[in-house]
Order: sequence, then structure tokens, then C-alpha cells
Amino acid sequence: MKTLTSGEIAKYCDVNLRTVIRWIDSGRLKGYKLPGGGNNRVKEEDFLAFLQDNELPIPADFQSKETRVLIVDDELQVAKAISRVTTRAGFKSVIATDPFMAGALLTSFKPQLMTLDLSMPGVNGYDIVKFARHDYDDKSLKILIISALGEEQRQQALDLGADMSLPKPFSNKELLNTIESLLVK
Amino acid sequence: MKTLTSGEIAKYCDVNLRTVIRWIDSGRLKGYKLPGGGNNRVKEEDFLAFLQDNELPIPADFQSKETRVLIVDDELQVAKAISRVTTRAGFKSVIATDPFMAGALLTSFKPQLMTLDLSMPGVNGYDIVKFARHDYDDKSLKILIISALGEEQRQQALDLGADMSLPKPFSNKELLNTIESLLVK
DNA sequence: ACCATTTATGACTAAAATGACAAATAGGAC
DNA sequence: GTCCTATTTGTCATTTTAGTCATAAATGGT
Repeated sequence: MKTLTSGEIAKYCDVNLRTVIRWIDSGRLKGYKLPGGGNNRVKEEDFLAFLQDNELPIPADFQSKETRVLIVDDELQVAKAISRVTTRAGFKSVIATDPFMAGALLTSFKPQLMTLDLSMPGVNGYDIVKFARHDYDDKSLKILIISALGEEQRQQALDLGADMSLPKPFSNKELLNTIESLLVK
Repeated sequence: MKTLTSGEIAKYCDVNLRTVIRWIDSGRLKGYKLPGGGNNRVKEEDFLAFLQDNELPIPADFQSKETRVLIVDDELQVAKAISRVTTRAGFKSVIATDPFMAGALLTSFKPQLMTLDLSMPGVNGYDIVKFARHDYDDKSLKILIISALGEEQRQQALDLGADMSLPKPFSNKELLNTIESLLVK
């Protein structure tokens, strides 16, 4: 859990330290005091809530950083190829070559986009889509199906909640266009 | 009885180690010194009391009282049998029947104990142990291998970082004893 | 016994809290 | 616009608390 000092907040808000302390004392900004002699600390989440409530500009440090992409493909070559494209496009990319890693990275890395190979041995890609849509809390996650399987199978994944599908093989340009169309905000 | 070092407390409170030592020296935070050269230890209960007394935020690790158990087994019957035992013993139990769920639940449910079936089709249990020990941040996670495979395979998992192993089939009593021995604080 | 990591300590520097007071700002009334 | 007033914010000096650094010691693991 990250916390901020009154001085840090003063810099972020471009106000005097004295003012921040008064905000905290008056309860406008939620904080707590260290045992020592009462130095203030504010939880990052409370600070962000404070900024939002008062419609203050959000400092760059707290802007949601780079867009994250999780690449799920058991063929490392393919995964790396995708990763090159996404990384070059400015996304932070992580590769999962087995379903366990995929699950672990989905809930810890929290990507905005997941590319998913449907035809992984021993894995049911449909179940992954189902999980992401039913048991996973970030509904804004974009799922891009990448598969050598036929149109029918890819459509089935879309029906389950995937956002788009791309047949293998694909060109880098196709891939990039598809991803960027999914990630427009 | 679980104890904390000054460094751990520093991290939990997001404060410098030096400051924690001063809190202890001044008596604000109750602790005791090891015989060696005076390294500090603080009882978990004293730390929690300290947090409460000073209205400090309680770290996530100390939030939920209940101990969480993740059961990874593709055979739902077996998983449910384990779940019955752990639930009855007072643990909060969750079942993952495929590796993707297992990964997702490990990093979101954040169990203190994971039971792991080595012989799941299409999944390499060893990779899961490796992931948990190398790429997962909670090193205090206990891993209990449950497998019908031979002693040798189970030993291999232990070598990779699992904490204990139990051959299939097992009695409820064996299971419970093993789990509780892993979770003693 | 050895090593890497963590912790303790003192001295010092940096940062924060506080009160009193000055300056700036916002909103009304004219 | 000007004047007035209430509220908020900034400044300053001082005291207290927290962080940094270097070094020595202890701890944990192999």
C-alpha cells in the first residue's frame, strides 16, 4: 500500500505544505497520523479520491501508465512475434506460454488487452474467454482471438465474449490495426 | 505465535526502518529484543494493537482473518473432498479444476496454502511450483503436492520448492494433519 | 564455517508540524 | 468598477519527527 506525505501532496497539488496540513486537519483530505509526533500520511487511493471529488488535475505520476498487453500463446515464436509488434507500438507486453501463467498474469498484470491462441494443446481457449467474462472483474478487458482454426471456431469464441478474432497467419499490419482499433479510448 | 521484524513493520507502515526502531525504543510500539545483539521482534498481536491504537491503516496481509486454501485438481470429486475437509477445518476454500483458473485464483484469491495435483492432463505441475517460487511474490505460500504419482515425482516437486507431499489416496485425517502442520504460525 | 541479507546505531540532514501573522482570493453590496 | 468582509492560502521562525548514510553487528541459509 503506497502512501504519501503532506509534502509530496503539496508538490503534486502545487500548494503550500501548510495548506495540505490544513486540508487534512479539516477532514477535507482523508489521512492519518504517524505515532511519533503526528506526521501525516495519506493513502494513495484517498488522495486520488480527493483529487476527483474536488475536480483537481491528476498529476502525471498517477495517470494510468502505459497500456498493457498479455499475449497467450504456447508457441513462443508466435508470441514473440506479437510481442515485437505490440512493444514497438508502445504497449507493455507480457507473454504467457501456458494456461497457468496466463491466468496468473491476467489477474496480476491486469492487461487492457489479451491476445489468445485458441488452439493450445491441453487448454480450452473457450474456457478462458468464459472465465474472463464471468469470473473476472475487469469487464473492459479486450480479448483478441488469434487462431489457425476455422471461421466457425473463432465465431464461437466471439459469441462467448471475445472482442475480435484474427486468423493465423496474419501480417504485422493486420495485427497492429486490429489491436489499435480495440484499444481506442 | 507469529512475530515481525523491524524491517517488515517498516514496509507495512511505509516508513523508514530507523523510524520503526525509534518507535520501539520509545515504547510506543511494544517489542522485545533477541539475545544476540538486540535485534527487535514484535508480536503480531502487539503490532495490530499498535495499528489500532494509532489509527493506522491495517495492511492487506492482516485484513482477513480467515486462512485461504486454493485446491488445484482437475478431478472435481477429489477437489470437493479436499474442500470439505478444509472448509470444515475453518479455512476458506476455493477450487480450480484447470490450470488457467489455478493461476488466476492464485494471484487474486492469494491463498496461504495451495494443494496441487501433479497429474493433471495437459498441465505440468512442476511448472506451477516453479512459477510460484520464482515469479510469484508471496514466498510464504505453502504448497502441498497431492498426487498418485510415485515417491520420486513427488520428491521432484519438493525439490522445486513445494512444502510437502501426500500420496493419493489419502485419508481425511492425514490430509487435515498435513495441512494444519503447514499452516501453524 | 561461510556468505548474503537484514538490522542496529550514532551523527547528521531533510522534512514536517505548529502558531502567529500577512497576503491573496471570492462573493456581495453598492 | 470599488469597498467591505469572510475565508482560504502563503510566509516565517521554531521545534519535533523522519530519513539518510556509513559502519558494525546479527541473522538466515547453505
